[in-house]
Amino acid sequence: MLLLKTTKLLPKTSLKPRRLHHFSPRPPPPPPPPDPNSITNLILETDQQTLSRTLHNLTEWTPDLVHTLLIRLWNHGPKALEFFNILDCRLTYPLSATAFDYAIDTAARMHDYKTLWTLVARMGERKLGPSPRTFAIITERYVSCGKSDKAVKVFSSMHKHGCPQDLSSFDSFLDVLCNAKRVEMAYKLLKIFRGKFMAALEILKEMVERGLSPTLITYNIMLNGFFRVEQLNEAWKFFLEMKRRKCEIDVVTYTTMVHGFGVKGEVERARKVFDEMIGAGVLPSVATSNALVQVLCKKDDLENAILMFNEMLRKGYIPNVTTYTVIVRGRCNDDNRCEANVQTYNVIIRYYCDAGEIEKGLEVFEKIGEKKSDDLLVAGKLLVEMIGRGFLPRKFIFNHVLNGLLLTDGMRVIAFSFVQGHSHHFRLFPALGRMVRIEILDKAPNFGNSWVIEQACEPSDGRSLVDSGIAELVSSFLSLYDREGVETIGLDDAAARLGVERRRIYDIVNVLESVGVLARKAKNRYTWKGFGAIPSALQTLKDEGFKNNCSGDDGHSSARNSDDEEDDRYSNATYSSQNDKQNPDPGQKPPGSSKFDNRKEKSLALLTQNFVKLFICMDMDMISLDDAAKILLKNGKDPSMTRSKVRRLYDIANVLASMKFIEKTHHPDTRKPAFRWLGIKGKSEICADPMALHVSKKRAFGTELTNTMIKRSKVITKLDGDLGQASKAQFQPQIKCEPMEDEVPRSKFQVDAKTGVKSYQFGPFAPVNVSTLGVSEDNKAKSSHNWESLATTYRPQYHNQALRDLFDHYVEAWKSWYVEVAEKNPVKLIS
DNA sequence: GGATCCCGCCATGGG
DNA sequence: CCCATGGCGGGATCC
Repeated sequence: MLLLKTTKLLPKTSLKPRRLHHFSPRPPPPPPPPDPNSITNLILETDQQTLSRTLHNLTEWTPDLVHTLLIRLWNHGPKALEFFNILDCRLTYPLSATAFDYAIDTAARMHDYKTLWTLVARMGERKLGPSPRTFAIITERYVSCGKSDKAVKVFSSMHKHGCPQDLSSFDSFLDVLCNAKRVEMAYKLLKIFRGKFMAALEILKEMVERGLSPTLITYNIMLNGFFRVEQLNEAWKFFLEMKRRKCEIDVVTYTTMVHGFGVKGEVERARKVFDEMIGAGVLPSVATSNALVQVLCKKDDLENAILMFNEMLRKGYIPNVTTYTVIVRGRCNDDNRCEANVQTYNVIIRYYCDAGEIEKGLEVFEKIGEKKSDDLLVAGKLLVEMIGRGFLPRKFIFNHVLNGLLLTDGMRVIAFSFVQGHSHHFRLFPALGRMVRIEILDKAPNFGNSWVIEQACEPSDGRSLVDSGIAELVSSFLSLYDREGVETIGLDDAAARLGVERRRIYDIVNVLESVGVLARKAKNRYTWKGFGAIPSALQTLKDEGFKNNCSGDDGHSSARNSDDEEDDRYSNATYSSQNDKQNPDPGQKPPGSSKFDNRKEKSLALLTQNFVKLFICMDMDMISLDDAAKILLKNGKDPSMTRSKVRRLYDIANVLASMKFIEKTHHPDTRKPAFRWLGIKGKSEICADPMALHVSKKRAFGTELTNTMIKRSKVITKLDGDLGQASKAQFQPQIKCEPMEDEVPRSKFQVDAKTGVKSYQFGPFAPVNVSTLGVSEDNKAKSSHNWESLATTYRPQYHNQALRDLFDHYVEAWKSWYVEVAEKNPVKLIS
């Protein structure tokens, strides 16, 4: 089963299945090679149960190996915890304190605090801690998600967990507090923070009084704190005090000063400190350069900032995310009304992503007003990576970006293959004609029932992925609107979404309306009543039919024999009068109906109702459209009239058929095509149970049957053409419709929006060591292929040489970063 | 050749 | 008058 699944997910050429095969728990169990890479992949691709068993067969666990694996699973929080738990619970291997720290951090990043504290407790049971380091991690995580209060509490209660509050733990905590990244909301948070900082100062004082002597680190953090609370003079005094006390002032101190004064506009003092630093023979760090660049940007001196940046590069400093952020920020004076080249934003977005803050990157993306397709490409790639790493974005972002992708020529194929490659996150609805409906299966609180529906047709050349027809359209239409939250339907909207002309929509809504699914509200507006409204609508039709039959009848108690009158039996006065124009019938025409006489009616709707009545009022089980037309036209003598009616009936029948009201068969005797009434039995049962409705409704209309399956294969075939290797098998597992709540721990898909604790954090430049731990070559080449080409394709047009260089640099960084990610997490895209 | 139904012109009438 | 609506049939396409 494992093999089967994997095979489906991966293109034929992949080596994965073979490797997994190697690991499969069959007798005799082969000795597992201690290759972190393979194990990582194994963990990522194996379901929990199987994994548990498989890991049992691996014996040679070392702390190093475990740590390596945990680091590699850094961006796969749920999997990392799963892995950790298996090791912790099922194996006798004793996990290290560091491993626990990793796990705790992972839980924290997923905001799964319950797990977090469980882990802390377990750590205590095993006499492994928690250590100050553990608490540094926890407090930082709390702070970084805005729960500073909680962080302070946690820090204060350290000793209760058996962890002494020593100076270095205080340093860590202080650092955490000072680094709460809320620059944008600085002012608002300033007061709160000032209180915290002061509280921290108090704690420090106490600690000093208790005989602990602060180190330079503490001083630096404090200094930073003064700047954070905008007490520049205090900072300056503090700095002087440090010098007076003969502190070995280091690069961090200087940088803090340069930065602190610089960003507050005190460029002169910043420069002074910088000069002093050079004079003292202290070598500037990247951070120092960043500070300077930022200061220059602040002065609207972008050119110099860029020069400074280049200077940095020349001197061998490696820019980090801050550098880019600073430069990019420098290009916009106003964060909200930023007119920077959108591509510039890509830099910052990219870097957020590298730092593990993909969600944040996408947020930045959101801020950009107009998005062109190029930018969507970037966003789409982010999205792909993000989900590939196991984090689902919030609904809004997801819909926004994926919709955009599907509407963008170049990205459609990528978006599709992506969705296919991550079928466990989505459900692709079959038989949607030009439409593809994609539902996010997971229902974690943050993204709710996300779903996406978009056009899959090619707007440019007009060629759609699928033959469109009324039946397809209806499927699409129903998919589009048969869901929670749909109240009204705009005709233009429907037409646009379905990619068809307005005229087609009228046909659909008219039929749907006559069976109660829709109700016309105003011009251009229909109200979605839902399938639940069908039974009563049909009942009404039935009553109506019988009533007319019995009371209005001139004596024919049996409907069957009066072919030439059926029409009126099953229609209202309006319809009669219309027909009267064609088939004058003095006996039936009420004179008072003249106000309708010349009015066109929704004959399609009426025809639908009458057609339905044929089934529900009479015991007509099966009827050919020809016959139906004749019946409904009374004495269908006029052949041209009949022809026209038959045409309409085809339209209607198609709609009803795609709703499973009727199905097309052949008459048992004549072998002529005919339609059989399927009725609403199944549907009304479903509707009887309101709970079942939710789940089953979609099943009823989305997952059955053959007719649509055939059509669906057309989609796939077309996609195959586009995607090259898209496998039909990949579509299969998605047909099942399973509610996910119970299977998926909510934390599993929580978005990780925060950076790592400093000690773990690695940006694009850092993890070279990680990336060199090999992976199969073809895998690497394969998965990076797409991205490299994209990176080169979407090179922005910078007019400024410096920026161009910057971008080139960025592209390089990105490439190497991508290769690394690809190794850790082979993307199952089709290239 | 008959079944099917896509397509869109254009009449109509509501607003 | 505008334009939303939808009747209607030519004729392409499928079988």
